[in-house]
Amino acid sequence: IYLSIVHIFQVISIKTVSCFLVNCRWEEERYTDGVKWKFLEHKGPVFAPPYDPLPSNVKFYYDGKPMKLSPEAEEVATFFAKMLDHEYTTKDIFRKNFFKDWRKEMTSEEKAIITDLKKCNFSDMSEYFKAQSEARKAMTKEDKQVKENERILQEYGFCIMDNHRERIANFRIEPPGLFRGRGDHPKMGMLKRRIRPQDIIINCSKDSKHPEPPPGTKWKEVRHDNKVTWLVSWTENIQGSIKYIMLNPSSRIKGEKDWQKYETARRLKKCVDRIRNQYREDWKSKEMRIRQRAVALYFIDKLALRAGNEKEEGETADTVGCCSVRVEHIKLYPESDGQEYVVEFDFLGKDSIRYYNKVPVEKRVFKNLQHLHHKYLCTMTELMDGLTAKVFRTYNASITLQQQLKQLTNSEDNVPAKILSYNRANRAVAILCNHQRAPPKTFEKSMQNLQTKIDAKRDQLSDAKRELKSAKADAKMRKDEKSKKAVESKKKAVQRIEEQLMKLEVQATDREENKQIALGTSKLNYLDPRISVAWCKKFGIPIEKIYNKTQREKFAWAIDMADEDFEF
DNA sequence: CGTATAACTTAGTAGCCTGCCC
DNA sequence: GGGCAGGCTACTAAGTTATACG
Repeated sequence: IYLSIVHIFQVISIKTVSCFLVNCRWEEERYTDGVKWKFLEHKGPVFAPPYDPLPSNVKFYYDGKPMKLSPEAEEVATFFAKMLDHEYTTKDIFRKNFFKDWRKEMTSEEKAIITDLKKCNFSDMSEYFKAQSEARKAMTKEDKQVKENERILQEYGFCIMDNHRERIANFRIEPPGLFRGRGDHPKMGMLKRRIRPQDIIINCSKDSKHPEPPPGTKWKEVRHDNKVTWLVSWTENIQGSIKYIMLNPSSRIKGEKDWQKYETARRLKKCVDRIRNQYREDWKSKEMRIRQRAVALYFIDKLALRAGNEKEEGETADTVGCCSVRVEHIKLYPESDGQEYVVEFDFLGKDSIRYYNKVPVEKRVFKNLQHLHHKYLCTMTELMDGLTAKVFRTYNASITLQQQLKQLTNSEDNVPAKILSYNRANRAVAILCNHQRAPPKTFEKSMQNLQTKIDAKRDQLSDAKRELKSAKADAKMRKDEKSKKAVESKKKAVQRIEEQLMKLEVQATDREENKQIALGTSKLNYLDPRISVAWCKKFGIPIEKIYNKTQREKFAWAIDMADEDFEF
């Protein structure tokens, strides 16, 4: 039995909210009936540069003999050569998929010769590309076409939507290459094909100046759908899914949506107790489906798990979420480490990131899990307008930040210590949401360097203290102005060094605790920015310490809107 | 009404860039 | 002025949810 959570929560689109007023830029009325915009004009996408064949001295070898490849086959070979250092190219599935797709690009003569990937030698090509990228590094800014890039950005990187010039997020078409799925992906290594103008659908206003396809080519279609937000779309050949060009997070259309998302989460705050009581009730239901739904919702709420939609087997890596968790991902312990009714989760979630957690649960939940004989957990009933599974993640993340900030911030602290508190609150959320990262390659080393600095600072401090002591003794003896002043300045020096030392120590703690945890994802997607803005205002922290330029642009609405008493 | 797919958000990382230290 | 650490951004895969469709 599998019931998608999508059907269980009733989803109602949020209609008109008030205008999005950021510095009075947005004065238009909000549209109704699903209209997203009234006017949209843009220049279309920027295509990947055409393939530039290799110089003749760069050779591909088959079975030890140099071989000149046709341009089509050569291009695909370069994709592999560029990835030669990557562990991807050692994986069987990757090699198998690549070889199969590569052969499709070969001429019949090439196909007849090249029958075994093991006999292919790409190392000459690989060296060539390495040298190229070294050469590029050595180039000056002008050689690197910085100006040209800026021109392209200005020309193609913006659009006009409803009288405002808006930044586009991804105006470049994805270049061809070899597909790199995450985790154990069955399609890794497949050829991601080059996108041509005839693959492209343009979306813009009827009354706008339409983007021109490159000379001698045609668009697949030009449409005028103001009920969607994308400007350009094409179908990708690996999964057959549609890719879009859309606006930057700083745009009105994204900002409003983001704001709405947090407003929905705040509405959940108002009724979350009721919902929690209800799912507790539902654990006792006679109907198995209702009980299981209630258990699933409990985990979505308590552990901030994702919904876990069904996915097609063999098309993607085998990853799961709450509703698609299988019996092999859960272990039940009636008693463990002195706690009763312990559940151990161990599975791969989104992006094949491991979720591991061992948590005590209520007896009823445990009993329900014991009776789970079929494959999937199920889901929940209609509880609140606009409530979907991911709202729980947003809600729990934001409320956790708010609580942690209250708990951890000490108004006596200096700015770096307060920022450490902020980062710790942020970290609590990242842990809840299981946002991980690979430990930076240079982690151990940079940690050591920092420790050396700290040691040096400590020595400096004890020296300064000693000097202060002798200055004091000196002043006591002489009792003149000059020696008093010397004491004062030594005192200040000690203070300054103490502060510097503390700053370094704080930095070390922060970095150590952050080794495997990524803060960015929660900051960007789960934490109501108004909480952070309010916190900054309350404790006199410059907003720049919390949000960089891009983030300030994305959260312009919140920076403008929230004062220090904002409550999520 | 249920499924398929379009639309849009969330995710980690490669590699560039900047600014600091020596 | 060169090297390197760390921050930032671009990129695109991988989710969830909304909507279309038969």
